[in-house]
Amino acid sequence: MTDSAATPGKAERTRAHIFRVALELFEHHGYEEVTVARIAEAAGVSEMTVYRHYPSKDALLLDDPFDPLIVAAIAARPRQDPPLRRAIDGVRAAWRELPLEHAEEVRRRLRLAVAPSLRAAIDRNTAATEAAVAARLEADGADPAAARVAAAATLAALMAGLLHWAEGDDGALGEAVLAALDVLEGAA
Amino acid sequence: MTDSAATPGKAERTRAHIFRVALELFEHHGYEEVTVARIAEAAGVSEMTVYRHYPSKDALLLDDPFDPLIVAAIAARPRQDPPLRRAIDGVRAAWRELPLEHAEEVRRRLRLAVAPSLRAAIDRNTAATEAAVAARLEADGADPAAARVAAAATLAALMAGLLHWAEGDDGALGEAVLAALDVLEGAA
DNA sequence: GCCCAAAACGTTAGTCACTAACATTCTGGC
DNA sequence: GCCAGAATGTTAGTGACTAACGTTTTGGGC
Repeated sequence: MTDSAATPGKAERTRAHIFRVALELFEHHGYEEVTVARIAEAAGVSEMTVYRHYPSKDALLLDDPFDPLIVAAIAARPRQDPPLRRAIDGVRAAWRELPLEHAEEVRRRLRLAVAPSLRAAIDRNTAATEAAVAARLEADGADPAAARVAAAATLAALMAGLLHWAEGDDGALGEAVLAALDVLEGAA
Repeated sequence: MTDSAATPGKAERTRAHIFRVALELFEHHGYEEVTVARIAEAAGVSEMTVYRHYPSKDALLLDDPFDPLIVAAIAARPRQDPPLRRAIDGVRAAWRELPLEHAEEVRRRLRLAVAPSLRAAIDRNTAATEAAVAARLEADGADPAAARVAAAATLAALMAGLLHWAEGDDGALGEAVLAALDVLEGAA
């Protein structure tokens, strides 16, 4: 073998390469203008191969590794707290622990994601996290309906905060997220 | 003229006809299995005409006439209330005034809409309402970021309540919605 | 009833995301 | 160098959606 045990392997390398090429094309020409065929060509790969690594064009932009962190942070909150409280506090905690270099990648993607045509894709992506959060809350004894509502409302607030930040031109990303969660808490 | 002033006119009749035909096909065969070409054929109309009346296949299921009601109800809430409070109370008021025959149509559509493949379409549809609600709140003096978060969280809670109800098999739809809003209020 | 502009509709030809089936090349351990 | 299996390519297709342009239909004025 030419690689150590930690070496990515060809598939993983191809996947990462396609991702980098796609993100760059998106940033230069806009998401809509870049066809999958063009991504494939720029990556020196067939269109089919793109689809083998990413289930859809959206996934190239929204392949989000941070969702598990959120679920874990929520799970770490006191079980006796009501579901919405756990969700809010959990997201807050997860955000505080986000490494700065990851924040920069969030920034790049969000700038692209504000395109209205991507809104649905973002939400579909969020739906998976939402289901995971709701399942966690429910497993800890929360009422199923309340768990789903709490998960949906909290993640919606988070996304709204992120997107609003991305549409503006300045301000700290972290503060935007925390402010969004504060709004949610003002509901009583 | 052959119609009185209140008569729909041809375009409106065609639009309504396509809608009824489509909904019936969806209920019989499932959303995925029904192509737009098939809808057009069953409605005795060209595929192009379907697209002239509905911007997308999704819209045939999610063309929601209730969104303006929600916006209006929120606008009617006291302006001095914080945005999230206005949004919650507005949705609650709008729901209480929903005529029962409309509730039945909501029921039919939601049964279809629980299909995972439609989740993205639902969210895209919600996004339009969300923007309208946020614009309204902002126009009445709310902080832009807070307005967006309040709109997003409230509508997400509403949709979560509706979907959770639709996945179950019984229970009053109205109560499910009101319960969802109650969860949101428990955040303080 | 007739006329006519505008609205509504149809036809055609295309783009693009995405999928299935099958052939081909390449990788990595022996 | 060999070879099984992974990775990739090719081809051919489906279906949502759009643009351009021609045809029919509608409905108000005469």
